Amino acid sequence: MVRPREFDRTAARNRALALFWNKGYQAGTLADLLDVMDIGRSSFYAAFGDKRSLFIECLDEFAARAQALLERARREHPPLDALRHFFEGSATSAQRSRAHLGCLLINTVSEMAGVDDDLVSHANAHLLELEATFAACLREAGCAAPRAAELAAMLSLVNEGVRVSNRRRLNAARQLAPIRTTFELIARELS
Amino acid sequence: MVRPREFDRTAARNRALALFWNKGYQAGTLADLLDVMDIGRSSFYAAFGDKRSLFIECLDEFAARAQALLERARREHPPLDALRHFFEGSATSAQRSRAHLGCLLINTVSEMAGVDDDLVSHANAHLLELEATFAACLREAGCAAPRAAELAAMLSLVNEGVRVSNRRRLNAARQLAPIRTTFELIARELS
DNA sequence: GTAGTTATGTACCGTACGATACACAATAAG
DNA sequence: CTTATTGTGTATCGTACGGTACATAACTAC
Repeated sequence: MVRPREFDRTAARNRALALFWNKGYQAGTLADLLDVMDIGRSSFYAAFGDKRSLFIECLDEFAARAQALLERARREHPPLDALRHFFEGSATSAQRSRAHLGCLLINTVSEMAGVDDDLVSHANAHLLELEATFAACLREAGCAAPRAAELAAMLSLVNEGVRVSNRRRLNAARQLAPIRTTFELIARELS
Repeated sequence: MVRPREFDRTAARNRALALFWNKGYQAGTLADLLDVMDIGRSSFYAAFGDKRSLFIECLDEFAARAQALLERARREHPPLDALRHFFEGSATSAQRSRAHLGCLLINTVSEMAGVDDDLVSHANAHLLELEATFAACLREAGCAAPRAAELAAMLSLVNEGVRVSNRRRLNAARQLAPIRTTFELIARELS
């Protein structure tokens, strides 16, 4: 097996993810990708197939990261606090890094609906998985299954709003306030 | 003054608006535009300058329509009901027409952030104007000014969530439920 | 060393983009 | 009818896109 000097595939993909997260699918051109990934065209096509396949990989990676963040919070906090931390984290980390990237999945829905609906339903599927985890947390917090589904849908909507507000560069307070009030409501209902 | 057969400028612009609303700025190519507007290239550039200028016109028109819808609701209903009708209308009309377009301003924020920030801040300004009208409604409903601003920000966030859910083709109930609960909360606070 | 294999660098391809140039058609004035 | 004026149709431009072909470089096995 011959192995000339290789690049780190996942590191390159992660840098591609950062680019797509910032500029979206269409505006993240191949030249941009090769630049941030610091690889040549041949390596790119050999390793990732094409731009669209790489983008799907990035969607999957993004979703996996979000799920991992939430799972980690679940291990460290009681279920409802875990959810709140997850939501607040999306607002505060964005503020801290001064990046205003929103959520790649939500950005993709907004950008690609009506253009590439397969990409949209792919992103949508990940959003639904995340919502299922929200519901699982709520059930673990003592919420009956049907109500947990309703509240999880509500949380998804708040998430969408927060992420768009984030991309609008609105200040952190505006993002945090609705998160807090939503969780106050849920906590009151469950007590 | 010589006037060869002319096309209806605003009608053409409105058809362009429909295209941008569906496919976004980048994917709405000039060929698409000329097709739906049913005009030639020369007429296009003579009447609208270029694609970007036309898009800004469409943003302005979209914002004007939204404001007009809200103002009309204000004339026909007490202030809080007017707001609720405006929000519910954005969900139900989208459902009725089977179009899943979301909100052009919000779509633009998601699509163009990191690509054309001037376009984003233009869209953002219109969203803030709309929010200011929300606040005006709330004050008219008896809300103190500072609290009205807070609640208007909350409504903006719900609006963002609803519009994204709409573009995700989620069912109407999911869009309507959070609207109702939000307005129940506001109504309870004001009573 | 040499041969063989595999990843990389780069020239190139066809296409589609937004925009312009310019000839033509349609009207009004004389 | 002629001329002037102005909007429209179309050929064309330069550029940038995503993707491919192919030569080159790096390494192992021998």
